[in-house]
Amino acid sequence: MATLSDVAAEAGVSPTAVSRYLNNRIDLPQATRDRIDAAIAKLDYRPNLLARRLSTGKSEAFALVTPDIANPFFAELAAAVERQAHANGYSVYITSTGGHADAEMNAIRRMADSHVDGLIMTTNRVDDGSLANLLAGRENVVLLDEDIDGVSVPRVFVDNAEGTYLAAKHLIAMGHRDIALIGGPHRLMSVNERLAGFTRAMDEAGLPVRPGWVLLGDYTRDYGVAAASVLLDAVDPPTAILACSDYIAIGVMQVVREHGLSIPNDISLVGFDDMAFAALVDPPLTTIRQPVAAMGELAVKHLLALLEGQTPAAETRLPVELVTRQSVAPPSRKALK
Amino acid sequence: MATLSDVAAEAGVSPTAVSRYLNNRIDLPQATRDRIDAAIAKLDYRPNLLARRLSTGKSEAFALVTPDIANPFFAELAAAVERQAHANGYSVYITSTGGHADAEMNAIRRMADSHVDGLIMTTNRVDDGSLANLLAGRENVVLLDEDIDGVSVPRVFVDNAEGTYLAAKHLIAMGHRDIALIGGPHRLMSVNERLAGFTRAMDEAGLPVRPGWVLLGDYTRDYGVAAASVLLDAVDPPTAILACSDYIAIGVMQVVREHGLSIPNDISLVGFDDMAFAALVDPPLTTIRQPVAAMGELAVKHLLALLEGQTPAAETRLPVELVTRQSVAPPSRKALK
DNA sequence: AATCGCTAGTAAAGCGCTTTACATGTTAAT
DNA sequence: ATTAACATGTAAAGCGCTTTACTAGCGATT
Repeated sequence: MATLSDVAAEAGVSPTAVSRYLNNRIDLPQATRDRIDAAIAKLDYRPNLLARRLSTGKSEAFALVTPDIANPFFAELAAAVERQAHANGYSVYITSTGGHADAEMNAIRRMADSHVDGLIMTTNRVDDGSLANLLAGRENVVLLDEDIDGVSVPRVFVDNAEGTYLAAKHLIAMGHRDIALIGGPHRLMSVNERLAGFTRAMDEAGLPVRPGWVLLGDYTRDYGVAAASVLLDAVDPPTAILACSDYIAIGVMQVVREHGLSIPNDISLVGFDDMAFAALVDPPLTTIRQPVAAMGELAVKHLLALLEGQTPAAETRLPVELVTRQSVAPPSRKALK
Repeated sequence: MATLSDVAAEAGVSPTAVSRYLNNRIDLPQATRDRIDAAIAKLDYRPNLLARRLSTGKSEAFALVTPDIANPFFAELAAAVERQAHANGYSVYITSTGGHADAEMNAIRRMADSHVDGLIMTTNRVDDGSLANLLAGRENVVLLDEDIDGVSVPRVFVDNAEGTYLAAKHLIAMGHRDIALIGGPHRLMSVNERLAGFTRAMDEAGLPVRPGWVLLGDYTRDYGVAAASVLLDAVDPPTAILACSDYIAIGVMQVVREHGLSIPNDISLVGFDDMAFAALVDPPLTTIRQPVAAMGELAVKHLLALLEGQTPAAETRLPVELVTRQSVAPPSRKALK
């Protein structure tokens, strides 16, 4: 690989001149410019980014740490982040952590060691303080999708409470009174909020939130299966289930089918996320759409703002929306007693 | 950030000693080691990877360039690559290109400029030679999933022909004779091969491959819609469709439903890929499973082998398998005439 | 004639690390 | 007593770039 000095020698100037020319920090006469350009072309010179980064302390790159890139939600988030970053001349380095604490810490450290200009952090765990600690001293961090307690950096979230509120209102409007909620991990911000939105809708309708019908565990299909089994094996199952993720909803669907019941005739179901598959399952899933692309974009914008020394909003809530498909119907006469 | 010299000063030794100690290139007495360890802990020292990489010329990182990280197929591939790379102490930098030629070239160049140790390349286009050109001089490259003509690096593919062969055999065994194939972009390796496998199965069964029933376009849902419309609007539609990707299959499903027909009663359908949603759609999709995790792992292993100066197999074909679900049934009596 | 200001650059230090080659003091062998 | 070998390090160069501070030469001004 040709180096800057090679180019300089070839063009008969000093490396300084070439460097400054390439970075638009000097005005050179046309003849000199031509010689440098010719040298670059001849030697097929490309600047060594490592060296440049070491020298300038800037990398023109962001890190995105994410629990699981194979999860379409995070994959789409990643795609949005990348798109927006590229549009602004930044690369992004994606790491997935498997949602494991050590891996998250390692990823953050490793990214810091590589001296990226900023970090977009997504997690799906509730932190025991170690993450908060690690993030505490750092600049140019933004939190996306899920909170980490005690970290005071710009945060970009979705209006979780509004989502479940809309979903529950929809179920109630269809005539349901016996509504269960299946949520993610206890104490996770999004879970708290989604529970709160659900509770508010129920309260407003004068409906009770039965403790046995609030099941908190994981945003996974497996947990959907487990929770739905509990609900459907009870003597008086709910007529509707509000699943706090589409993955949970899929699990619920499976159990409902295994019980010889049908959605939406016997049980109504609302999901959360509006993942690509939500429209494809049987029946197509009514769900709450998260503005994934907007989330990713905004996170990048905040990072860019931080780099410019600005102070973006401490917390932004992006709006969600109810997407009506075919997994919700009025409760069956039998269920209405 | 503390530097190596800071640590050295704190420990009362030379930077050389610290560096060599950290890299296990020197035997120091316990007392000295303790002093260095203490200094590192006290200053919270972490080596600057940029500097290390610039100095050693090694980055302990791979690049993975991929058309679209939001596509679950590539996302899972990426996850597998990452897992395997991490297990061997390597980071991986993922870039998605949107399947656009310029973006692919830029990504490759950019990664090269960042001096990664190796590159895993996936594409979904047929190359006009520019990619091949760009890749020609480079070492430590492996091609994954799809070929690029004229690039002589280790390649890891799936047994595409075997996949469609199995799928077609399955349909034929169920009694179908009128089978159409919807494939990806003309001239893409996987498309050629999948068509070949299909043709072989049909030939072996003495069945004709009707030109009007081989539709090549894109591996997307949209193309599935377009192609299925053509097939179903014809006077004598096929009784079975072999979709060369699950995305295509989804599009087919939609069109079949819109025509008031049912899968598998009126039309049988086989997909290709076995994406996560294949089991979730209605009806669950019979499809060809690609060993995505194995593909990612093998690509990394090949890269590691290259780095060790070994010469991995020029081309590896990973086996596919037929996953039988509920989108295939014998042709209806009517269709059998 | 001396000074100023401009053009067209350059020398050298530094980013933080690795690595080669060498140095010093001590112990063991002859 | 001398030498060799070993233990315990260190000095300095180099990775490829950027950046600060400087300079040589020239024409214009006073």
